[in-house]
Formats: sequence, C-alpha cells, structure tokens
Amino acid sequence: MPDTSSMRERILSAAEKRVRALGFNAVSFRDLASDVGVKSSSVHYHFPQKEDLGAQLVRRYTERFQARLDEIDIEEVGPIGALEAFIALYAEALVVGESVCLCAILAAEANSLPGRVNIGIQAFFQANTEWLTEIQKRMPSSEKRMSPIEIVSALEGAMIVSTAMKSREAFDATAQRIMANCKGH
Amino acid sequence: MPDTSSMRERILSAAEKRVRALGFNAVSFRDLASDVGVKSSSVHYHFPQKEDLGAQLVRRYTERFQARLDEIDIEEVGPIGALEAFIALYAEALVVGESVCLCAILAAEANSLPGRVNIGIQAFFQANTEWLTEIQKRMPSSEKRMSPIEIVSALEGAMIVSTAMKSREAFDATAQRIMANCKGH
DNA sequence: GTCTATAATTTGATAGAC
DNA sequence: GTCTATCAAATTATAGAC
Repeated sequence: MPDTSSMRERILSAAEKRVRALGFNAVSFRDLASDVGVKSSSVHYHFPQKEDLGAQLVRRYTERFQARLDEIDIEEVGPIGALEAFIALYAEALVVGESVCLCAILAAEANSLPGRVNIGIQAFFQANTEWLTEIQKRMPSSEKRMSPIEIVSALEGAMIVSTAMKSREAFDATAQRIMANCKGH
Repeated sequence: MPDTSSMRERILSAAEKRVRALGFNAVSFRDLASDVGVKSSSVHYHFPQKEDLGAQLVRRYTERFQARLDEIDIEEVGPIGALEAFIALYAEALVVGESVCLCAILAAEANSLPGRVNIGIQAFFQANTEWLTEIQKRMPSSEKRMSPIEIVSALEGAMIVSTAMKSREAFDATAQRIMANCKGH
C-alpha cells in the first residue's frame, strides 16, 4: 500500500529514524530528501532551517510519547503496572544499532544544538518526570524509591551504553532494577 | 608559564575539551588548529584522518582514567571507599554545559563514528566494569547490589540528562543511590 | 509544492615549499 | 613540523521557473 501521509510527516519520520541512529549533527537535508524521494530544496520548503526541523521533530516525538502514556490506564493496572508499561515504552525505543530514544541522543549533543531544540528536549524530560511523579503518589512510600529524574536518566544512559556495547545487557539490568527498587521488600 | 607539552598533546587536549562539550561530529580540524595556534594542515600532520584523532583521543582518555583508578588504594579505603572514589572521578568529569565523560557523548554518537573509535569506547566501558567487578568481590554480597554495567550506564546517563537539564540533580541523585544500594541495610 | 540552479560556507584531506 | 595553497565534496540555505 502506498504511503498516504503528508510529505511533511514523511520527512519527519525519515529524520527521526536517522537522528535516533546517528545523531542530529550527522543528518543532512540531502539525506532526508533522498529518503523520501524529493530534492533538498523541497525539504527546506517544509522546514526552512535545520533548527525548525529539530524543534518539530522533538515536539512530535514528545506528543506521541505522551499519547502512549495517556493510553496507560493507571487505575486498571495499578502504579506498579504503570511503571512496567513506562519501561516497556523505553524498551520499545531501543533497537541496538538502529535507534535509541530521540532525546537520549539529542541530550548528549545538547551543547551543539540550536536553542529551540534544547527547549524541546527539556520539555520531554519534564513530561516524563511529571508522569512518574503522579504514579509514585499512588505507590506506598519506600525509602528505596528512585526519584523520577533518576529513573529517566538511568534508562537513557542504559540505552546509550547498550548501543555502544552492542548488547542489551545494560538496558535489561537497569529495567529490572527500577522495578525491584519500586516493589520494595 | 608557557605550555611545554608537545603539539600532539596540545591538539589532543583541545580536541578532548571540544568533543566532551559538543560531540565528535561537531568538532573540525580547523577548530582545533585555531585552538592551538596552527593551521589545519598541521593538525593533519599529527592525525592524518579524523578517525586517527578520535581513536587516540579515546585511548588517551582511557589510559588517564585507568591511572586515576590505579591510584585508589583499595586495601586502605576499603571497597566502599573505592566505589566512592570511582563515583568522584565521574563527578569530576561533569561540568554542566562544559563537559561530560568523553565516552558518554561518543557512545551516544557511536553509530555515526569510525570503527576504531567505537572499539576504543567499548574498551573504556570494559575497563570500568572490570575494575568495579574487582571491588565488588571485596564487598559482602547483597541482593541489592547493582551490576558493574548498570553502575556505569547510570552514571553516563545521569551526566547526559544533567547536561540537557542544566542541573546536577540527576547526577547527584544517581551517585547517592549507587552508594546506598551498595551499603545495603 | 517541487524543481533546477546556485550561492556561500565548511569540511576532510593532500601537494609541495620552507 | 609548519606553512601556503588548493581541492573535491558536502552542507545549509535561497531565488525563481513551473
């Protein structure tokens, strides 16, 4: 079946795939143009500057991630089930050698990125920690409990190290520990 | 006092500073030449290809890190003191907005880096996990204990998120948890 | 909206004089 | 070893025809 999405969406999808594999600075307008079968000037029509592309890329990624979080019925699965579902979303984002979380790689490059991209990255982490804060309110308090920003940074780091080591070991161990630390005992 | 180190060393130092702030793909031969006051062709004399520069950069970084680890007298400070010293080395590497661990940013970019640079990154993580394995042998076993690769990936992720959020919160919380998980109770 | 054409700059890299 | 000079390619970006 033919691709019915708009050119703008197709460009963003191609950009997401490339950036999540290679980093923002290793992706060019020509790469994306070639991916979707147009010329680079057409990509510039949709995203005048690379900063526009980056900012809208993060915005779309965050919206989609938030939509997935909203699908989680916390009352139904409970706070521990919700945390499991959260980690599953991160696990889905990691394909060793192919992709990590968009904001993991952008955060690493942050100091070399345009300002509006950085604001988007911060918003992503902010949304993640706020959601985790909500589900922790529904958990019995425990001295072992990891703070939301700790959970997020552990998962992002695990993705990055897994990519470099070409093994999911770091990610899988991290995911297990987050669950163990929350269940307490 | 004038800089008495060799041009080769000065180039590597300039490269380390820039790469740790901006990433490998955001640093050029001309940047480095300008930093040390020569022309880019002189940088090419010392490092014919960018891959050479990257590989030797990681190699020097790993050697220096290992030397710092070797300075830790495990018998004297004990395994818990040694772990504290290990985390202190990472803490030293993080200056928000200025630098993270070289291998944190390189690991994030790994899929877009030359092969020999990737091998160096893996060697760094390998050396780190081996050292942690040794000190854990000297600790009382505990079910809470984090695996070496978990500790390393948590610290690297915390650096990256701290950089993006322009706050040490993620790093400090992570460092504290690693110590708490090892002390057990 | 997409194209051709092209500008302006940057980049990794090399040849050859000193 | 460092320089000048240069190259070929790539990159972000724009103007204007269709």
